[in-house]
Amino acid sequence: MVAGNAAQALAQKLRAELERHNHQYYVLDQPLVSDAEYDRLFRELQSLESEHPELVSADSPTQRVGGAPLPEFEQFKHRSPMLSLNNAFSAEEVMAFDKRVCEGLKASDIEYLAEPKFDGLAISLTYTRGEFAQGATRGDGYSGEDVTPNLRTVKSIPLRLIGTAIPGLLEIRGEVLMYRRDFDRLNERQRTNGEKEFVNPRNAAAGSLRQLDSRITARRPLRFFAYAVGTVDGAVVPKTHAELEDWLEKLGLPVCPERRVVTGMQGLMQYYGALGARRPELPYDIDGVVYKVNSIAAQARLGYVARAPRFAIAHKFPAEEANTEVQAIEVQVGRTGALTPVARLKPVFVGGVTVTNATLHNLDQVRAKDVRVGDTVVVRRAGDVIPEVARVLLEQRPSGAAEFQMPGACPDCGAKVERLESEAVYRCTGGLFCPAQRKQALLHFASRRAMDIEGLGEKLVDQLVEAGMVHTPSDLYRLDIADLAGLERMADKSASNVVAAIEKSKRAALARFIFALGIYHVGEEVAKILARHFGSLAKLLAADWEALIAEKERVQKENTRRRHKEETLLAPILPGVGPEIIQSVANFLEQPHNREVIEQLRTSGAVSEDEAIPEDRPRGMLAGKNFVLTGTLPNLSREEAKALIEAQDGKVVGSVSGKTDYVVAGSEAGSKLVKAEELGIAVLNEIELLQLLKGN
DNA sequence: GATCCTCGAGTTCT
DNA sequence: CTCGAGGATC
Repeated sequence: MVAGNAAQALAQKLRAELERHNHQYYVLDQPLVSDAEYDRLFRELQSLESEHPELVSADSPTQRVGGAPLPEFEQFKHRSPMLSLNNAFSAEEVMAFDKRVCEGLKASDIEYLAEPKFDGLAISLTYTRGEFAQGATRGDGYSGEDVTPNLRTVKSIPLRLIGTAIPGLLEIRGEVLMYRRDFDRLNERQRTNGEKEFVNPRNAAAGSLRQLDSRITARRPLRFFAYAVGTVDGAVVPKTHAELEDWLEKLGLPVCPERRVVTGMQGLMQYYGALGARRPELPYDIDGVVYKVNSIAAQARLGYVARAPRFAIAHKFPAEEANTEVQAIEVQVGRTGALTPVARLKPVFVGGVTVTNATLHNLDQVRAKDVRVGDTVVVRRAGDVIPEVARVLLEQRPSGAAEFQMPGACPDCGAKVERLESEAVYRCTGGLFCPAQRKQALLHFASRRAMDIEGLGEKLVDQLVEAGMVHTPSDLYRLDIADLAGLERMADKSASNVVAAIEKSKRAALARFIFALGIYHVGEEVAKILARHFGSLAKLLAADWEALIAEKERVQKENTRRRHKEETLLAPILPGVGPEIIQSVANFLEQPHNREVIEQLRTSGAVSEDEAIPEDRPRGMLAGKNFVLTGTLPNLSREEAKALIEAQDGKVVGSVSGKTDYVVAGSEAGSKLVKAEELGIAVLNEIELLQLLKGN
């Protein structure tokens, strides 16, 4: 056994040496010693530490193996927000960005730092007096999850900064990612161990970083690149972003070697082209390049718009495309009988996932793109998620490939297929005799926003309809445990759960019930308007629709007249519900079959008979305000946020327009945030929304 | 009649 | 999320 003092000195020496090799290997990519030699040093330190447990320190390389699992992650509030970047998808958008920068700085030929936009996870690392103290995910930009134990296992993250002039507090921003070759090896290992493979390096990195057991993370080959600084205390900050990154490198942090200082629009485009061409040779995935105004002082002058800096932009590469074969074009039947052609594709890996289906929307679309069975097509997964067939490679079309024909009869029930003059879609006329429509109608009836019957999913509905046990929604309320227990994957436990869920759905609010009926043109919103207007199912069933249309028109005309004279307007009747919708509701209720189903549902107690009509309660403070939600909020679900806003009489709508008052943005917000910024609409995060709801 | 705004419906994959 | 169509407004 080595004596105390000598042991300490030796441990320190070994640690310094191991960290130096880590740095050489993971940061500089220039190993000085063989793997075997590294292992020997590592084991020597390990045995020394086990003999002298008092020598173990948090920054020892042996501590990178991970510790016991956490119950859950703690929230980590960022000292300064981790903003996202605006995206540019074309040279024009980059040009517009460069122009704005030039105007903002009253200068031309701006110097930029250009670097790859990694396809990984943004994180923040805090070093206090040079020692790695805390690491967190980006989250919504304001607070993320504290994943310190996991990040401690990432070998390219130094546990201690090197060099002189180490700041007292340094918060670094960067990206955790996985090299493609490491990803391949990891998947190979997963395969041999019979474990689930990851779809792409990004998902593998994300999954690894969010492990509650850091010992698992330690076995995952994660890497890190630093590219920005959040907060610094006690050090002189460089004058340019390029120097800042050089400085980070000197502190021992891995910084991307592809970074370059370029000048003006021409420099940006040159870099974009050059890096795009080298994309396949890079060891990691990138989805574009990032341009930042190089001068830090100029960055500060340009400042921020809403959630994104004005001095930087991400220039995305075009959506990844891949070629594959159309094996079949099938036709799906929707709830309303709409026939949707879907291309069944030979599985192809594009944009990070395997695509096997792509909707072709309707016959016009199929004809416009001229997609035929046997064709080789280009599949694209654009900025969003849903794959599409971009175009057909006509030169590869096999001879004799026939043009797609919409079937004359429904593939599910054989009823005639029709197309209304005014519509693009073809529909099955089988109505509820068509099993496909019946299944969809039942699923809609049970769906969360309608009657909210948990456990009544596709599998179960399929079986119930095929077995002839359920024809209409009213049949659901006659099911008992014994009926269900005979079905596949339905033991007593699940059966009683479903029966309980059906029971629980009873006495639903009128609006939900109306929506659940699945009347054409009557969605959630219209159902609410109808429920509010009639107040009870009895009154809805007794409505005189012709009189209603006449009355509605009268009020509308009267209001046009009054508007000209600037007199006070009459309350409009059923605003947002016009003749088409009224006609559709009237048609539905006219059918004896539908009335019968409604009567049965009523008898089963599915719908609340006398709804408490909300009296003229004081209007909430958000009355008249329009909200749009986008992205994922850290704590609230979309539904919760919507409910909170509506409780104050605010309105949540789907798309951003000039009438929108607030856009509430979470992480991974999409085009709606971009549009909000274009229109100069106030953007809130979750915290700001909650404050607004509290009345600030 | 034109234009803007909303709502409804359909869709993919993990 | 996107498209298409209905409804409101000028």
